[in-house]
Amino acid sequence: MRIELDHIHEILRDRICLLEYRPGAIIREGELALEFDISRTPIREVLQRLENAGLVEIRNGVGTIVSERTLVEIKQIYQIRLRLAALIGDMTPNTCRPEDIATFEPLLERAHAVVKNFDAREYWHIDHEVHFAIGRLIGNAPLNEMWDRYYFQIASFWYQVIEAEPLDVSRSLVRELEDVREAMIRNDVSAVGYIERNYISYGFDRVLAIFGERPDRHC
Amino acid sequence: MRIELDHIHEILRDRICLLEYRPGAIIREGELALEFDISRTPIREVLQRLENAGLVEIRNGVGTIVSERTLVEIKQIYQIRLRLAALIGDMTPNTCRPEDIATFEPLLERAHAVVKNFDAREYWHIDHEVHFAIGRLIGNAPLNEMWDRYYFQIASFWYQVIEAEPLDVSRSLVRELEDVREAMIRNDVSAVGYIERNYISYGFDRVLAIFGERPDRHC
DNA sequence: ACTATCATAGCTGTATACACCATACCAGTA
DNA sequence: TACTGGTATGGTGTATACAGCTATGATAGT
Repeated sequence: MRIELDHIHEILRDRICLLEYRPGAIIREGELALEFDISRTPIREVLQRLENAGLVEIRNGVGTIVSERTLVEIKQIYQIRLRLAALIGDMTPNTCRPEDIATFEPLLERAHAVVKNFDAREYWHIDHEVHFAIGRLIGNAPLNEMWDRYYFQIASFWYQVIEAEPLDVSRSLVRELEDVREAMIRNDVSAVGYIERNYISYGFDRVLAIFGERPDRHC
Repeated sequence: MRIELDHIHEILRDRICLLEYRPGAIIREGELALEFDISRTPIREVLQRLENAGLVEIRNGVGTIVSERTLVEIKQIYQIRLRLAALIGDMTPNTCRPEDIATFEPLLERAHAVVKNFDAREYWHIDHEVHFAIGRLIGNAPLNEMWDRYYFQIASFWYQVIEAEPLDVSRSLVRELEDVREAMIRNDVSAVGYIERNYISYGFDRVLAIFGERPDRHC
């Protein structure tokens, strides 16, 4: 069964996010070519895209290595994400259409289910969809690109936090969904941006608490 | 004579910036392979990188097409660049080392020469070096990436302005260099960021005056 | 005269063989 | 024993043949 390149890209990206490929792990082109029943050439194209996205590093004669990030780099990405979120409302936002808002109902139900019965993978998929739903509100194309880029760069790191504190994190997701939905109903995209800013800040604190020294005030 | 891929990437990028490849023009892999005495495979890798950078679009069965941007897209990029510039000082800036400052002296001389004897290509190279010199002050890696990305996405558009109003633009470059140098001597990276913001704003106005409707107040 | 269809040329996309590079292991030596 | 150098192995990088896609122009039908 042949699948197209974009799909393979998504699959590998999610594997990195979900820590199926751990930072430092080596991915071999040949193995992937075998797995997806395709030659190495298109596999290489996908891996190069992942490299441009900052998720892996291709090393001649060695293989494709999943990026490892220092705490300093993680901090820098968080700091940028905080700023980007605050810009969402300013940069010619799209209006919140009813179908945009409607996507939140099922997500909220699923998030509640995750609180009761924690499932990291399910949490993850909900988080993805929230991310993309908010991306649809961003009318400024470059801002949207960056919003995506740094979300995925930080994803695998955040996933470790999920596993460490599942209950807190999933409760927080429910609140985030409720807050965002409410703001969207009022068609207040700026509010959505600031809500996101605050939840990113929350995530930043969590990361620092687990991996960093002291959770001093950032930004 | 073989040259490495990064170099080919730079060459093609500059050709796009300098309008040697005009927006909408078609680049053929085979021709480039012939020109650089290399097979199509590595050429394809370079073109894919340019596509990820948003400078070209690869279309199956047709070729690689230099991106054409609408005025709306150009505006969006300028709006983002304005915001990014303002962030330079906030995001853990590097200190201005003497050798950083020293790079400005020869640039200033060259800029003065361009005012007297206009040369679009020379203007362009100076602008490049100023851009990278400022990038070296940005301590935040993601911010630096975006700083680069959107500089190049807008470059070919800006080049048209250079050709339209060479004297004004090159005088402005001299002032920009003087202002930035002064701020760097004071080790005030925030000031450098805001100076850049203002010159980007100046460029934005120029673009709107030539291509847009009315130069209304942005941001 | 105009339209729709099809053949064709020329491009990109893919498969594959081979060259090159990095690493680990092992033998030889001080 | 510690260290150096050669070599085997297994990976990525490149060249190339071929498959598949797209735009174009010729041609036949209306």
